[in-house]
Amino acid sequence: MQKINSIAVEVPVAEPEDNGSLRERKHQLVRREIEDAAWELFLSVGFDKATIEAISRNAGVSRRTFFRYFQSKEELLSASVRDFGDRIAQCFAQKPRTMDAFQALAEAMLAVICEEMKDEHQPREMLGLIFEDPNLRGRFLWAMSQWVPVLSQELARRKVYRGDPARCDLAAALYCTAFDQAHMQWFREPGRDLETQVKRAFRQLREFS
Amino acid sequence: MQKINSIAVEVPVAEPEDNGSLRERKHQLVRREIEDAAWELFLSVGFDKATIEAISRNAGVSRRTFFRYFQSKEELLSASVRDFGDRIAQCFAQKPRTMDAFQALAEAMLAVICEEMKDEHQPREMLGLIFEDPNLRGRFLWAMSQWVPVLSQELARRKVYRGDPARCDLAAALYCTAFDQAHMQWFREPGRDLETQVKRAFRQLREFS
DNA sequence: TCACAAAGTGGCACTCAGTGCCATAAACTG
DNA sequence: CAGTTTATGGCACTGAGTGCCACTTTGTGA
Repeated sequence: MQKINSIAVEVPVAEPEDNGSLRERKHQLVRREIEDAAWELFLSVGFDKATIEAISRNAGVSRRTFFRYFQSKEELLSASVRDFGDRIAQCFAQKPRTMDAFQALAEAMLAVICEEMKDEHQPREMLGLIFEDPNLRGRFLWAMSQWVPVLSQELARRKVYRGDPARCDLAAALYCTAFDQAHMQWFREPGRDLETQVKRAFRQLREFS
Repeated sequence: MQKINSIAVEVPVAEPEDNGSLRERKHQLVRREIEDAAWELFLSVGFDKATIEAISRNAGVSRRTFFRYFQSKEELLSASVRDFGDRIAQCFAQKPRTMDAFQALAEAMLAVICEEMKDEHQPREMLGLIFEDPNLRGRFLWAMSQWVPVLSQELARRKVYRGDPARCDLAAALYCTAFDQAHMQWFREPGRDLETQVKRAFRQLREFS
């Protein structure tokens, strides 16, 4: 028989992230361990066949512990996308205020892409995984849609459209869409590199209509 | 012990849809029955608490049969969104070829919205449900992203950008984004009506940059 | 009209996702 | 070092999703 004594939902998204205590470092370590184990399995056997059981085993933790770090396999994905968006936002905010705001946004997105490309796992394979599965693609789009408010805020801070929040939201969303479409083009055509595709998309956005 | 004799995955998306046979009519009837039962439950108890068990019972079919019509609860949602996109595409294709292509696209989207607003279930409540849950929102965004190729094709057919498919894809995606953003604004601000918001978003898109 | 084929339905069993609960282990505090 | 706090693992349970099979309904041809 199952007893329910609390209504509050488990929200592992709330990261400690405060100080650099042993506990905190361990937490980050385990989290990274799980992430790595997961992506390794995703890329080798596919998303669906990578059971949480197997991911946990590979990461050296119990199945139960997995869920203390991530709500689901999908959340693993959106966590990566969220990080990506955070980096873009940070880079954007650091651009000089004298620069054209859209130029700054575009450069921020490009900078983080280029950084990512030379750095980590096989980005193209990860992207392929995402584009295939509706669930994953949906999570990806959702996570990217979460960038909108924060990017919009920075646009407003730079007095774009006199700080009209709704219009800044739209502009931020349009840039995200161009960004995403460029990724799609790049995935479909392995020829040109991602940077070129993104630049083209941004140019076409600015020349729109 | 479970035995697997076939590799092919179950794909209930493949609708018969051919003739008006008894079988076919019955199929559509049951499908609609399930859809209605599902939305009724979604709106009353929420998406998560509406178990497939309960939906099936309300629709008068077995749990197993539910999965012969829909892959999941989420798919129920994307089916609605897909229908919506189909209607937009159809309406778009019927606009005179002499008309400005983007004008035609905008009018098609507006027409289908207006049709929907006066017609069916509580669209605003449904939208609210979708905007709350990341899973649902993701499915929604995915389903909407599926509009892009078909709308892009119609743009290309109308010789927009000399039929450059990549650029037409981007343009279609931008219109979808404006469409979505307008819905979000509308959901956040119950004041103005949806049509106004969508028109505003389209105007701002065309005046972009 | 009737027998046979084709397709739909329900029930059962099974795997996997996700979560509450509790006992235990590890890290922090004074 | 003792006591508190937090992380972990294990267990049990609900719900999603699917293969399989028996049974029913619909379609078809003689």
